Amino acid sequence: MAYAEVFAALADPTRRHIFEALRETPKTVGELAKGQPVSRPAVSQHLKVLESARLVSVEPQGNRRLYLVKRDGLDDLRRYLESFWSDALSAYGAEIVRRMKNK
Amino acid sequence: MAYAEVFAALADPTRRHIFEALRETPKTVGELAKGQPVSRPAVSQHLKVLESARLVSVEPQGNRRLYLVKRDGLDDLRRYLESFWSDALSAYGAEIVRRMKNK
DNA sequence: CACAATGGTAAGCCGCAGCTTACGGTAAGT
DNA sequence: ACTTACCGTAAGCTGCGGCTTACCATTGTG
Repeated sequence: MAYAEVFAALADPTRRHIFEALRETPKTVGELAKGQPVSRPAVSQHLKVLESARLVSVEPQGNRRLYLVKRDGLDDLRRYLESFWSDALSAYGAEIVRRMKNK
Repeated sequence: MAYAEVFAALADPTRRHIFEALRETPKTVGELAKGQPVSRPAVSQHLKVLESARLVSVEPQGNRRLYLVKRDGLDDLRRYLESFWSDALSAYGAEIVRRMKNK
């Protein structure tokens, strides 16, 4: 069920930009905000969403907070996509059986 | 860029339910609405979004309209996910070079 | 010890996404 | 022909998501 949060998190363009910027190298909030057309608090709020979706994590370093992508963050989503058609096929088979019984 | 629409389309829970219900077997709008906690027009609107995201397609059959999932609808999204880390690695390499030059 | 830098959070605004009801239009049944 | 079934679309409401400004806490710096 974790893919639901991932979908919601990555549905927003600004959030995707932040996420993509973050994959190059870990960055602080200020660095991220500089590359975005929105204010720093907005970036902060987006990072909160990304974090609760387990897509990024934080490493507080003294004054600053270094954000970095979680390597396995997209796994749930990937699994969802991969299981889609295999599940679909089995479901389709079950549907065939159901229809034959109804006949 | 098509993955953007796919993200937006599948971010909504109701829309995901419809999409998932549709993968078992093609269904009409009425059949879909019966399995959802929202009204039929709502389902119709959701289908419009799914269709413009190229996730489903329609087959008008006389009176009714049969909706079905497009097999390649998730390909763009899958490619996006797959390219994420390979792109990230190359970008990371470029970042290394950049930092060495600055040194 | 000031004071600047970094960033999280609260409050408030605003546009839009998702829903409903109402209506119209086309195809099927009788 | 009349009526019923199916479904798209318009209109309108409402809650919420994303943004900004303002404020505060913490940590480096002179």
